[in-house]
Amino acid sequence: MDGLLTREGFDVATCARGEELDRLLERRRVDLVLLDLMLPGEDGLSICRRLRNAPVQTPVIMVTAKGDDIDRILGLELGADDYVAKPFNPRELVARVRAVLRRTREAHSTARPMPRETYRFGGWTLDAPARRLTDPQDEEVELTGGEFDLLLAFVTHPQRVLTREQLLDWTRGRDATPFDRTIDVQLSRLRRKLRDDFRAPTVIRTIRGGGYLFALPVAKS
Amino acid sequence: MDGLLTREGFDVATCARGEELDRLLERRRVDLVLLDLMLPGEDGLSICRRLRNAPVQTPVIMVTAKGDDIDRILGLELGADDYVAKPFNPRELVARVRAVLRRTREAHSTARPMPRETYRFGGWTLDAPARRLTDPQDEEVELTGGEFDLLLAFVTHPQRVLTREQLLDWTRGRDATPFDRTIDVQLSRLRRKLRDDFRAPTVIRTIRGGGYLFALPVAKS
DNA sequence: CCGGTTTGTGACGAAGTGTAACCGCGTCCG
DNA sequence: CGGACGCGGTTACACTTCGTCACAAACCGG
Repeated sequence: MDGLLTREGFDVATCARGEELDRLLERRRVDLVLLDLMLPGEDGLSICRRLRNAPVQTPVIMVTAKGDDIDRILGLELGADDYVAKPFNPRELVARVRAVLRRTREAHSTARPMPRETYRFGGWTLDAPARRLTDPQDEEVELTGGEFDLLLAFVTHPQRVLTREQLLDWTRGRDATPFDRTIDVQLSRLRRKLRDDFRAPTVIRTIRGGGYLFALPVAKS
Repeated sequence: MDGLLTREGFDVATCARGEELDRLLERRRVDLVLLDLMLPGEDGLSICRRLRNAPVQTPVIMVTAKGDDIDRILGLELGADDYVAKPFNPRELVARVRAVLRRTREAHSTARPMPRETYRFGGWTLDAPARRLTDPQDEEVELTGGEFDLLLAFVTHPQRVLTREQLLDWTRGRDATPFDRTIDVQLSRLRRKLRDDFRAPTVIRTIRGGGYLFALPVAKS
C-alpha cells in the first residue's frame, strides 16, 4: 500500500502500532491517517476515537479486512472520514484519499500551513512570510506567485527527488493532466531567475524520468 | 428511503429529475443531496458535476445500483462527498449522511458572534466595537461599513487564504453571482486606505485563483 | 424629495499561467 | 552506425485572473 501511494506522489510513513502513530503526530504534521482496524496492541477503533478527541483534527480513512457492516457503521459514527474494505481496488483507494484530502483542504483551506521561516541556500535568501527572494548580492528578485510556490516546495524538501505530480499538487493543488508540461515551463522560468543553467545546474537538477531535485543544502532560520 | 430518513428526523424532499432539483435548490437551502445515478433525463454524474461547479457547494452522496468500482471512482473524482451502493444497509446510509453533514457543518460553522476585541497589526489598530481604524501614526482612517467588514473578516482569520465566496458571505451575507467582482473592488479600496501596494503587498496578499490572504500577524486585546 | 455617500457593474489593461510547438540531446535497437 | 523515439528546455501565444477607473444604482439622513 505504501508503494501504491508513494507512486502517486504521496509522502508516506508507516506505523506498526498506536504509540508509533502518536510519536509521529508529535513530530510531523499529518494530512491523513489510513487506519487499519486490525493492529497489534491498541485497537483501531480506539485509536480512531482518540484521534477524534485530539485537539488537532486529523482526517482518518479506515482500512479493514472485515467487510461487515457493523465495523463500517462504527467507523463512520466514530468520526472516520471514510472507509475502505480490503481487498480494495487500488484506484479506489487513491480516489478516496484524494477526495478526503480535497474536502479537508477546502474545509480548513489551510492544507499546507504556510511556513514561517526564512530559507538560505548558496547565498540566496527566501523569506517565506514575505514571499521575497534576494540574490547573493542582496538584490531582490521578483517572483510570481507560482514561481515562489515552486521554489518553496523545493527548499522545504531539499536533496530529495520531487516528481512533477508532487510539485503540481503542492503548488497548484491539482492533479496532472496527460502530457502536462506546466511544471517544466514554470521550472524553466524559475531557473532563469535563479540564474541556474540546466546544462550545469547548481541549484535544481533534472532527474531524467524522475523529476527534479534541489541540490543545495538549505539553512532554516 | 424517504421514510427511513424521515424517521431519523431529517427533512426530506424528493426530485424525480434534474430540473426538479434545480428548482428546489433555487427555493430552499439544501444541506445534502442524495443523488441516484439512474435517473430519467439528465445523468446523475452530470448533475453531480453541475452541483460541484455551482457557486454554492451542496454536499452530495451518490446512491447507485451499479456496485462496480468504475462509477464509484468517477463519482468521487467528480467531487461527490461519499458514495453508497444499492442495496445498502439502512443504518449505514444514515451513518454516512450524518458523517457528511457533520463534516460540512464543521467546515462552515457559520454562527459568528460579532467580535468585541481590538486588533493590532503592523502598527495599525482596528477597534471592532467602535468600528475605527487608526494608522501607525495614530491618525484615524475613515472606513466605510463595507470596508470595515472586509478588514474585520481578515483580522479575525489572519494568515489564511480566504476565497471571494467566503468573504462575500461573511461581509454581505450573500452568495456570489457569476463574474462577481464586488470583493475585488472593495478590496482595492481597502488596500488604498491601508496604503498597501498590490505589487509588493505587506498586508493583504493576492492568491491567484484562490482568494486573498492577510499576511501580517494580528494581536488581539 | 434632495444631495451626498456608498456600493455594484462593466470595461479595459496588465500580469500571470497553461498549451502547443519546436528543438536539441541522449538512448535504444536494429 | 544511424535513424526513430522519448524526454526535457524554451519560446510564443492565447487565455485567465486581477486591479482599477468610471459611472450608475442603491442607500441614507434630513
